[in-house]
Amino acid sequence: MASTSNTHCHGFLRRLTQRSNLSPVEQQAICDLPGRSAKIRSNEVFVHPNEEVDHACILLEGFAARFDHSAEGKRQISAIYIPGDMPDLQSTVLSHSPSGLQALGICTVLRVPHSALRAIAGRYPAIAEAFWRDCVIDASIAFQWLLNIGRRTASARVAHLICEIAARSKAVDGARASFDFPMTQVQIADALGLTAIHVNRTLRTLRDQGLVQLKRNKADILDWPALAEHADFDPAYLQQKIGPQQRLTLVAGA
Amino acid sequence: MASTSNTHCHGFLRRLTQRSNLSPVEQQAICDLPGRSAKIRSNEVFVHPNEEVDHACILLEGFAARFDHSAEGKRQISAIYIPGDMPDLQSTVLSHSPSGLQALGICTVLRVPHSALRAIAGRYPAIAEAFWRDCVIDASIAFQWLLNIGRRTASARVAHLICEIAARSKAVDGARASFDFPMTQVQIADALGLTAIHVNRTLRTLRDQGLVQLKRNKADILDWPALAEHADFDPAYLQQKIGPQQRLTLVAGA
DNA sequence: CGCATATTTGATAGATTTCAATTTATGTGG
DNA sequence: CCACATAAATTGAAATCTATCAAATATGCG
Repeated sequence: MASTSNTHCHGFLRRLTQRSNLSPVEQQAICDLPGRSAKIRSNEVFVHPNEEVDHACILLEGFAARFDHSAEGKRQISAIYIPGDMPDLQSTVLSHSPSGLQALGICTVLRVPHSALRAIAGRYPAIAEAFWRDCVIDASIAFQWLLNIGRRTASARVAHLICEIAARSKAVDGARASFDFPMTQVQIADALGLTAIHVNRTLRTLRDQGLVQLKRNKADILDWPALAEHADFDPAYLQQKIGPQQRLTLVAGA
Repeated sequence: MASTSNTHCHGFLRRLTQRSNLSPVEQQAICDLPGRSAKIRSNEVFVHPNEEVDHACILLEGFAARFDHSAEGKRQISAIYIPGDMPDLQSTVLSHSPSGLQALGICTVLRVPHSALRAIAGRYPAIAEAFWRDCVIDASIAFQWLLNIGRRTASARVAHLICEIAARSKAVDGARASFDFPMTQVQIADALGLTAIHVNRTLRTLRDQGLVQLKRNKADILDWPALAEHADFDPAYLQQKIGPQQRLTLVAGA
């Protein structure tokens, strides 16, 4: 269960190094992270709300979602995770999370013990900082979702969600884009505070407008500039660029 | 500008030690944090959206809010901060935040240089961890807000916001509670994805139901159990209890 | 006292939900 | 490869909540 990780951690390492500068040694430490992989069925809950966990998950394949339930049983999805993400990295410092995690389609995760994460975070301050920063970016996305759900129309909300996943998937290249998007309309509705019926109608409108088309677990963006404009989408909050010189360590000169 | 901090940091230290176990030395390091205090006028923006900052703020007095704007100029408040909070602690690892910060009433903040925060985080892993954890709890609150805005009625949303501030202010003691709540109806609306008019009508209903009453920058909770029930409020996400033995350090045995 | 801000009220329009039903995909076993 | 079962997508009509527009009243502050 040790060194298959070189393959497994690749996506996660890429996510980290997108925003944090890590030395080769530190990168190796990430790759050497132990863990057991598991296949999750569609819609299966793999971290229950309020469950206490001793490990965190790296998402290797498929999409997952953070979710909560209201007393009336209504579901709200509060984050979408794509391969390479670590949906519950935050459990490393807060093992008791009110939200749960579930698979959106079929997905596979690598369960990494907290002890291992804490060990490398303690040994390499730059890794601790990278983990911290990653959690902060997750929060930043949540704040943008609040703007999306609180203040935008249904149509803009749907468009914005698609834009975000496109950008995070690095799928945009020119005016068109096509990428994995294995969310059902019910799941999209739960992510956007809408009903599935309304999402359905909204999606048809977006298609009729020549902006975007969803089919069979794929999204086809037909006109990226127009869609981004319609969605009021500004990718800055995703923090996907990092200046090469801004290697930051907790101890300024160490 | 150095050691007035013993007083200034008191609230912040209390917030940290509520969720993280810090040794006396570490606590002293927090109290020794340098900083300049500043008075902020009502509604003044003290951290602009997308501004790059070299310091973070401890909120000493008054309420502040994190906010964003949509392209149409609509405002969404995505977090409320009360005295003792550090609204932009996350800027220590991500100096470029898409959200802005503004005062809700008059407030005073202590601006602490990132360099000082990074220095003590580097020197004391337990402090780095406490900072990380604090950011994670902020995110946890944001996730609950998504549930609130996405899936609850206007009335439950308003009630939930009031419950949250009551709990964070440690104001609840029995069935009744009274505490500072310097938010206007416009601000409440912006925090909940509603219009001020609707908030006004909702507040009147809540008052008529004998649940809660807002007046002159104060909130009076008339029937806490009923209000919490109506709001579907469960304080678990605020993580305000910590077991005495769960002192966690990044390096397991260090 | 008077201005600026905040709250309150009324009437109307509109977006979204709810309820009910149908059609279309998708996957699995025979 | 087809039939079946299940999940997902689609459509329609009516109900409801919330927003919008417009105006009046309170409240706080200098």
